[in-house]
Amino acid sequence: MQSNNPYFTQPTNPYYRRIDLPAGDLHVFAHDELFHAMGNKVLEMANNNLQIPHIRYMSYTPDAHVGVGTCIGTTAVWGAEDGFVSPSIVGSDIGCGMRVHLTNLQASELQDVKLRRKLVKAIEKRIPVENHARGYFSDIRLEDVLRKGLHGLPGKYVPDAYTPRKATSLTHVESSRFHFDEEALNRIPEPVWHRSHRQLGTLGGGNHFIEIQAISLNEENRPIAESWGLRDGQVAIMIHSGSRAWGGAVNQYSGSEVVKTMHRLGLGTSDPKLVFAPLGSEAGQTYANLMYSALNFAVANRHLMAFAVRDAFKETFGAQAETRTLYDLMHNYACEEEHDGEALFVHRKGTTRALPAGHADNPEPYRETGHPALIPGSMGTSSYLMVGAQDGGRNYHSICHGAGRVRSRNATKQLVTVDEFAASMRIGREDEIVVNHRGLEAILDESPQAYKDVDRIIDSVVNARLADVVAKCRPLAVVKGV
DNA sequence: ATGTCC
Repeated sequence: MQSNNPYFTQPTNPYYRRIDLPAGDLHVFAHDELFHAMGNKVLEMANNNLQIPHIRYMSYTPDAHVGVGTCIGTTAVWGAEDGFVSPSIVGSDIGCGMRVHLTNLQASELQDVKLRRKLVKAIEKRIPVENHARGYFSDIRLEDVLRKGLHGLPGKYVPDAYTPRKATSLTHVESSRFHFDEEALNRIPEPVWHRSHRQLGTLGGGNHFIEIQAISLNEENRPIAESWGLRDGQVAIMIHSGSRAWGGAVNQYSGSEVVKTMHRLGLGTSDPKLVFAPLGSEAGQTYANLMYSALNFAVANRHLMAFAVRDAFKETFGAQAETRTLYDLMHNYACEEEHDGEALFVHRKGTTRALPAGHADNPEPYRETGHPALIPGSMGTSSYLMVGAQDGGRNYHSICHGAGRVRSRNATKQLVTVDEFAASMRIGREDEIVVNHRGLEAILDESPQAYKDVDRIIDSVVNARLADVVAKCRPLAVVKGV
């Protein structure tokens, strides 16, 4: 196949290529066809990102697509000593990520469409999805959440046997707590504190969702699945959300200082939307500190929503309904990690860390198998539970974060009809994927036609030997915001 | 993504 990009070379492996861009090397983990579908703009963006000083590594996952300043699907690595931090690479929704809970229900128990509707209503009663709506967790101190993450929540929101055993990992639910210089919190003005406090326990819009799913195991990895507590036909809960208004304010109130620092140091690229500062500079430190507060917010917020969904399950299916935590991990963040004994500063923008079996950074309950890597599909299509492969170290243990958009929100609204969307959700059939919105036009820009085929993305991740499929999760019902 | 133009 002929390519129109000037850096095209025939790869020896159809699932990986190294591209020798003027500013440095870009590593692409995607099947040829997916790579060619990305277009040249993603290469221009990579070339800009590679101009940030001291960058050691940059790659794209197969779901990579154009974002602001940096593509979604980017892994970018610096040394911790002479590194840079880039708000543009972390992205606008700091701490955005996934959470999965396992229930003791089987999908056959949700066969009645009326029961799925009842469950969706019970979730909506506890998690407002409208824009500007306030959450139901006013007894929580925002400052505690920002400073301590999950550890800042009152004990009643962390029920016994709700989270896995104690473990040490930044992204593990139980120990999720990002330490930072709390002085930086004073940068955020009072109205944002007020708004963010009200937003605790709210979902947000765009691609955020709460989905009820049915699990099917990949036979090859059945032992891993079973050790994680997965069963065929088991009902799971998947939550996708981020740091809401707080993360946006972090970007807003630390961004101008980052830009000033760039100017002072004479740094920049042809893209004014690509901003960065030395990790050791005052602006870099301020941004990093505030970014960590947003990570704390995002993890605690997903936890609170999971707590609310747990209540909804108990109301719908009785007190014996269980919803234990499988895992929670982010796909928009930057933090220090050790790779091959060296301290590095790793950015992931729309990429998911997937550690393999035996890796020391796995939380203890997942040390032997590798931790679950949670990959959402598009609405109406399956999501995946993955586990990192040993070869994943080639990409700093980063894999995709989902299907990846294939057309813009506006283009989707032009192209896709409500009827086509309804058909893909099987609306009106006994096996319909129940959606909380009665009028699908409100979320038409999130229809599956807006996204790449997640199965092909997963195929690339598996064949690039970054991760393996442990289970596939078929949607039964979905709650979307606006 | 975002109180998406208080």
